[in-house]
Amino acid sequence: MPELPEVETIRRTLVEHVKNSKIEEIKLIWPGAVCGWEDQSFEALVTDRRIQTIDRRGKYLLIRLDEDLTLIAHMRMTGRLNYYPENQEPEKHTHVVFRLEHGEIHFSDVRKFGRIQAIPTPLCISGSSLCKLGPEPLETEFTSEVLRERFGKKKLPLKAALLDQHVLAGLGNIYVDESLFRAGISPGRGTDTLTEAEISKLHHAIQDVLQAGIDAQGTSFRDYRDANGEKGFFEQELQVYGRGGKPCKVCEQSLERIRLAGRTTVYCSRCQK
DNA sequence: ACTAACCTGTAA
DNA sequence: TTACAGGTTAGT
Repeated sequence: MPELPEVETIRRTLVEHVKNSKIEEIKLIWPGAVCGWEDQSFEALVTDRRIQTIDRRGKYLLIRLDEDLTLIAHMRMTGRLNYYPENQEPEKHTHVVFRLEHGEIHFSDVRKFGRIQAIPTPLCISGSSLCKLGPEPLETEFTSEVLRERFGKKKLPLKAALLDQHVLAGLGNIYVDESLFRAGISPGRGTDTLTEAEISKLHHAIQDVLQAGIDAQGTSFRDYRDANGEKGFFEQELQVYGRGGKPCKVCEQSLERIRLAGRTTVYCSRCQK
């Protein structure tokens, strides 16, 4: 489900409820959803620690606990983190319940792809999946030059390169297609074929569309909900994702729907060159 | 660089 | 019944 704008929205809606709250109890309904550190169980590591704050890196949520422990959470396709102010009966696909001083966090995931890992905070930088991630697209250090640098000497279709989290962190199938449409560039173009002007346009489009996604609290095309169970409303602003065969909102030509880098890809062959 | 695998649900 | 789904990884 969630790409950068959705994860950022979950972060914002969750942190306001749980900041400075102590985790009093963990209920592991499906233990496969979590992993601990070395020989310590997840419950032992996490119980009785206070949530300091929640950060985000790409599509990862970083729940910062006392004494330098971080919970690295990834929702994959259908994961959710829900906050409830009162005790709540777990739903069918809830795998972990964090009982707090006030309220509960429920981690649920229909497809069981999502994971929460407990790891000492210093190891997040060197010893976790985070360490190989590309730059954060909304930070000021991410410039057009950095994007060109990240493409490097690779000769990949843009679609594949932009989906690669090592190139740039946070884009997924929705926001790659939307970025390329807004930049007017075809998803099959090779990373080595772009002019400086096109890279600049793409860089701008990526930042623009991600910010717009956050402003709209994400895209609830199917399952996505924030920590309060609310939908985002960016779906109405989607130009191409999920609109294969429908008319382009700019030129009215029927949108192409192809398979590229193993993913369904929608674009306008007239607006995108 | 592509495919299968991980899972379940929904729609065609 | 089959295809497909917002992601990532480990295999060819």
